[in-house]
Amino acid sequence: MPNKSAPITMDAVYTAPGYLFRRMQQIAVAIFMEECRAYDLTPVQYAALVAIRTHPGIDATRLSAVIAFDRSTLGSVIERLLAKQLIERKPAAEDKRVKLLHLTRSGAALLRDIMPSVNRAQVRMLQPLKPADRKTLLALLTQLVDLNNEASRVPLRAEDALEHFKKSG
Amino acid sequence: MPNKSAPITMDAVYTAPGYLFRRMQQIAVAIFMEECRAYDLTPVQYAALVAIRTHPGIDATRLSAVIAFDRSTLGSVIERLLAKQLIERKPAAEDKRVKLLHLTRSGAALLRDIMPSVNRAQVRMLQPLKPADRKTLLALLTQLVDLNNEASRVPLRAEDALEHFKKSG
DNA sequence: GAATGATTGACAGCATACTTACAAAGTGGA
DNA sequence: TCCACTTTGTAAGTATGCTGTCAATCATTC
Repeated sequence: MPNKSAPITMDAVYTAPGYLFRRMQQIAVAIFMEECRAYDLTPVQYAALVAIRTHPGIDATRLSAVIAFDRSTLGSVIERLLAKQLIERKPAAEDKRVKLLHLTRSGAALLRDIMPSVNRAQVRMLQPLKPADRKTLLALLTQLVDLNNEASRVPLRAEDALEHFKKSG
Repeated sequence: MPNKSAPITMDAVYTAPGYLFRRMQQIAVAIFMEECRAYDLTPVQYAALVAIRTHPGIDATRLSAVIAFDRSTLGSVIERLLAKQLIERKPAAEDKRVKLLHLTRSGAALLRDIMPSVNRAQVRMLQPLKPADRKTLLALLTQLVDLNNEASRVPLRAEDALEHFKKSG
């Protein structure tokens, strides 16, 4: 006989890819924050620091493209990194609009120190899966993110797209 | 010779599971919003509506457990759904603290109407993958989210955990 | 070299997503 | 019954993540 008290289930939500992606992101952030608590750094702030270390003297707009991060939001992220004195911002000589970003000494040190915690967090996220499954999941996700790049509002423009930014082209 | 101008790459970010999860969530939301633009409904609001339809008369705290959604955040989500007159909130007779949630007629209608768009969005998210790979990814993600449930700040407490909420226990 | 259009950073506004704190209301035990 | 504890909703505060708009600046084109 039909169960009248619960004719509809939550399956439409629980089995939807979108729900699983949101949930996984939620879990990933929680694990990152737990492992990196001592450093008071968020996942996004970490990504920004790595990008600035990789591209010293990058400006905010290009930085947003390198970490696929909205330009508006990035403003406040940069402000927080400035307030914590992990980066510094200097006006560019050639273009009065842009402000160039560099790691401070303490920013570079923090980035070095936090790496073990970050790595632990990344390992923990996939820990419950069998090693072979971890590889499979990462491969499929990498592929999917890449193929869906243009679908996002802030497509990733990796290093290739920054050639004109490099003076030593 | 070593490339002194870019000694460090972004690989530490791009290949990290956490980055891929964030990116995929970003893409999933963008696709959802694009497909559902006509209905002015966010992914979270959609999930909340489905949960309220599945559990008529649920309260905010239990709702947050059913969709693994932070209790504080849920407050503002409910307010927006109330403002759009998609749900209504009535004080419970037995417990003066709780407020029971129900879909309005227009909320139920919206939920019916939006389903095709939601389904299109879910399909689009995985579209770039081969059909077999879609199944594999979904299976692994489901498994991982389930096994990592307790790692998140707001673990999912699905229907099973709501037995005491049902009067017809 | 002046008009035009694009780029850059800043800001306002909306919507998650989390933390802590708190008051009101309920529950159980001494 | 009174007290401790919990539960519920709410609020304040921080941090993404997006939409717009805007002024200043630069690059281009005529």
